[in-house]
Amino acid sequence: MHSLLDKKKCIIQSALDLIQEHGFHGCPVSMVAKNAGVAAGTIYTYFENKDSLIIGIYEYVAEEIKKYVAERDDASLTFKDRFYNYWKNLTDFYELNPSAYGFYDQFLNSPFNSEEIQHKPNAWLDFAYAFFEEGIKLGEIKELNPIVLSILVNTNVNSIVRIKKNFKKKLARNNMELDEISHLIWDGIKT
Amino acid sequence: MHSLLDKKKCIIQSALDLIQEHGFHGCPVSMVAKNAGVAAGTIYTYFENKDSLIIGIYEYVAEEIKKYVAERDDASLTFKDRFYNYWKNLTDFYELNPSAYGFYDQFLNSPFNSEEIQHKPNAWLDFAYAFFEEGIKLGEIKELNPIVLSILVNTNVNSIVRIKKNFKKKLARNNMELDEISHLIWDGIKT
DNA sequence: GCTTTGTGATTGAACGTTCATTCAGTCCGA
DNA sequence: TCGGACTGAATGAACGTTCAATCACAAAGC
Repeated sequence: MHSLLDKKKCIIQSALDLIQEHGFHGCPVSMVAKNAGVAAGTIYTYFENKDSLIIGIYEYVAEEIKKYVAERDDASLTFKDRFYNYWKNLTDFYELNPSAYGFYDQFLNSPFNSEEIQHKPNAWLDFAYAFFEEGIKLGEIKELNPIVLSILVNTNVNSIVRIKKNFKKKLARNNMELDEISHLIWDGIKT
Repeated sequence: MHSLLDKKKCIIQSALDLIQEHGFHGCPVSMVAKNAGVAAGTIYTYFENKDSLIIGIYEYVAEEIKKYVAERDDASLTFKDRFYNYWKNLTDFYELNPSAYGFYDQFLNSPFNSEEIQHKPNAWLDFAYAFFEEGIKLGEIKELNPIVLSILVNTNVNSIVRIKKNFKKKLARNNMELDEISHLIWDGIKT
């Protein structure tokens, strides 16, 4: 029971690292297996095929993001503070888990992210949706569609993390500019 | 001379359509060739290999976006109007050229978009950079790094186009919400 | 306590397919 | 007649997937 879940996680983690470095197609099943310390065939005990391995990773990552952000949310704060917290936690998560970030960012814009996947319930998106819906109910943010809001905010966090990653040296001194973006978005959505 | 360029364009266009529909790896060279009405080998007259075909497409798309947006810019307007124009034109371009959009969005987050590519001069990014730099010089937008500004704005346009595409039915009545985003960003960056 | 049997995970070589790339031969315009 | 573009069958490497064999271990039987 226990080691089975461990092994599945191990396979996912191994694929995650390879995909972040080489992209979906720079990571053959054989390499994932080697990296995870199992035989190629073993992967097919846990996943039907390579595609469902990738979907599995996506669901795993979404779950991890949600856990990280949700458990650091504090409903007793003002919604403004909760928003900044959300922003910071999401950023932190990506920076602590670069391979999760690399995977997620690629996945969202890939053809794996089919309509079917998009309309499946998803731990992280559901959380984000509920979060912004609450903000609206509390009367603290504008009555925009919560789906639009969550995509908007998540996209901007993503792109800031990407900027930090790609322009590390050039922007070292003025990361402040990037933090400005969160104020910009908050000012835009608050009532 | 003439038909050579035509053929190259034709190959690029053919690959563009296939990639948008099936992703980078759902488009074998043989299929690109068939779609373009040439033999597989011919592609290697114009591109060294498949990777450089993809880089070639990227450069082509960047050039097309720049052309579209640049030739509709009007320096005699207020910078605010120019900003809204920029926003609208970029959105229009993507909607008129869904396969360019599909390709570009995938490419940006793929491992093809290496550090090397990012630091190569690029018609579209250079234009966007110069555009926002001018806004700063005119004192109409905040003194943020123009690179950050252009990535920020382009990312948000991208994600709005994606929302429109994916949630066409659900949001049909209230596309207004999406237009709100441009005001939100403008209010955030203006001085 | 020891052996047998059953179950299901694990292995990795082998298979068949797909695909990028090559190249000998052909075509065509100058 | 020459030179470069073009063709598309051939090549061979890479890869996802399968499966017969092996292993680990627990339950059953003695």
